[in-house]
Amino acid sequence: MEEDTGALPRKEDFSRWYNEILWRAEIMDVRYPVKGLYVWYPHGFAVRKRAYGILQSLMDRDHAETMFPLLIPETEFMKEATHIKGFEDEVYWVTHGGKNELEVPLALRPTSETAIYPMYSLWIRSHTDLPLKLYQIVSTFRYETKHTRPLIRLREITSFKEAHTVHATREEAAAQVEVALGLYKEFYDSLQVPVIISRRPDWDKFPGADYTIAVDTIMPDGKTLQIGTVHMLGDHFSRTYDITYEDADGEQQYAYQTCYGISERSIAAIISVHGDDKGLVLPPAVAPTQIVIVPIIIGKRRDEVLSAATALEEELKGAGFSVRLDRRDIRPGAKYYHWEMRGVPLRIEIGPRDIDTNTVVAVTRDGQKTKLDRRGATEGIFSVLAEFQKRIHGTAQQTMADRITTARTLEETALAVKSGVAVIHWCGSRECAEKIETAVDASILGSDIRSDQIAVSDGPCVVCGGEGRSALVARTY
RNA sequence: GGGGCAGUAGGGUAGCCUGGUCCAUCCUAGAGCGUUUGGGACGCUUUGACGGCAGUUCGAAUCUGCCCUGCCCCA
Repeated sequence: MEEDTGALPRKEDFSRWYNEILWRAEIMDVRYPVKGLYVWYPHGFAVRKRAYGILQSLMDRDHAETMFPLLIPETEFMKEATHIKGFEDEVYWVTHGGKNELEVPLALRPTSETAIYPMYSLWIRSHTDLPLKLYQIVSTFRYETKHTRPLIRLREITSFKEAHTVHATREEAAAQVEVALGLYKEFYDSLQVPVIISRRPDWDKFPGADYTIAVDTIMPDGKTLQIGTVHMLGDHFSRTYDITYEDADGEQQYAYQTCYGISERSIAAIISVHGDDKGLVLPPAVAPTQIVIVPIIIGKRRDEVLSAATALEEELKGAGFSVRLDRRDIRPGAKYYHWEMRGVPLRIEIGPRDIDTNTVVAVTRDGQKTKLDRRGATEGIFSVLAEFQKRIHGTAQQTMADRITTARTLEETALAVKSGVAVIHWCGSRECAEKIETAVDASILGSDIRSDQIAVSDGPCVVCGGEGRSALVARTY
């Protein structure tokens, strides 16, 4: 189950690096015998658990958690025409119960609108029932025909956090879209994952939405990864599913809705954005082990070193850190490699020399070595970890900035998307978008860009020369 | 959607064309014992596989068909 030794492929060879790090760092096992379904190793799941703990605490501020069924009757699923069209080719159907064919086939949810909204129709009677803000974390299923990839393109999305809100007015719903984007920004900030927010082109929005605003990050190979979406549903679904409320004047009104989601792609982003040639680099907030203590055991002073290490372990646990003392009977170097692969943010070495000088050696995952006074070790570690967190944030920001290029022509765009994201001026028309996409072999990601790394401006469309605004072009996952 | 390559023990490979002494082999893998220990220690012993189903055959890792899974390239 573990493979500690031998070099990881270089991160520049991202595809191979990604495939290998997943199992070497014990995130996912891809050997499950069904295409597109993968197994979480306990270590990977522990990372997921911490990341989703953060996400849940953000959601719990102003949403209630819930759980709807996995199976959706065909009769409900088929009600919203646009929505069905977007998903019909990728729905798994349950058609039999034992040997009997079901009268009404049941869909495995590809997303839960059609499961949740019929119930919303029953629950919502009056304006006093609004706003309603619920979320759930569930598995969803999509029969992907393209190449599946662990954590990125799955047939079972095992960690879909989806929120569904209902509001009295369009304005309120639109405001909720902004609140959701704020939460997602905060979530990725806490993971030190830089993101770009933009509005998807009309033809690329969620099936059944008025508009979709997406959160993307840039992967090491320059392709973008969509790691969150927020949809303004308007009253499309409320008209279909009859979600109405009685307003203060006693009139029946259709409600306005939003939905927004984040999946385990967020974990793929953590791995890909921070990882290096030695393995994972985990932000302290999601690291299952934040500190590993490696005792440097020399024959005669074995017991002395171990008891000093144990005392430190207890002290750090008491301070709230997740700590592991590695007592295995192997050489220290082997332990360093082991924990570096798994992304442990801080390693503490304690040996006879440290005991004699009353110090410990602290080494962060990005290689900064600090000698700490043993007495103030806990405070020292707090600040060393805080600095580490700042550094990986800065590095990630810088890496992303380096992959964003402003392009004025199609030629410049084509060049820019080879290594990252191009920022162009685009008039917004579908015709020009298609010309751009064909010419540069990439997609229009979105417009109405929000990013502290991109200055938005007006300018002539790169195709037609007409009035345009900043838009993103990229190769996407 | 189209095309290509591949699947042999935990990992990496050979064998396949030309069916049979094949008890295959290597490892930074697992188990055990001993000596070691400030950046991947060493010795000895040992464990363990031919992706699945069918077919051809006296005999299949090897030939045939179908399926499953993975990776890469193109739309």
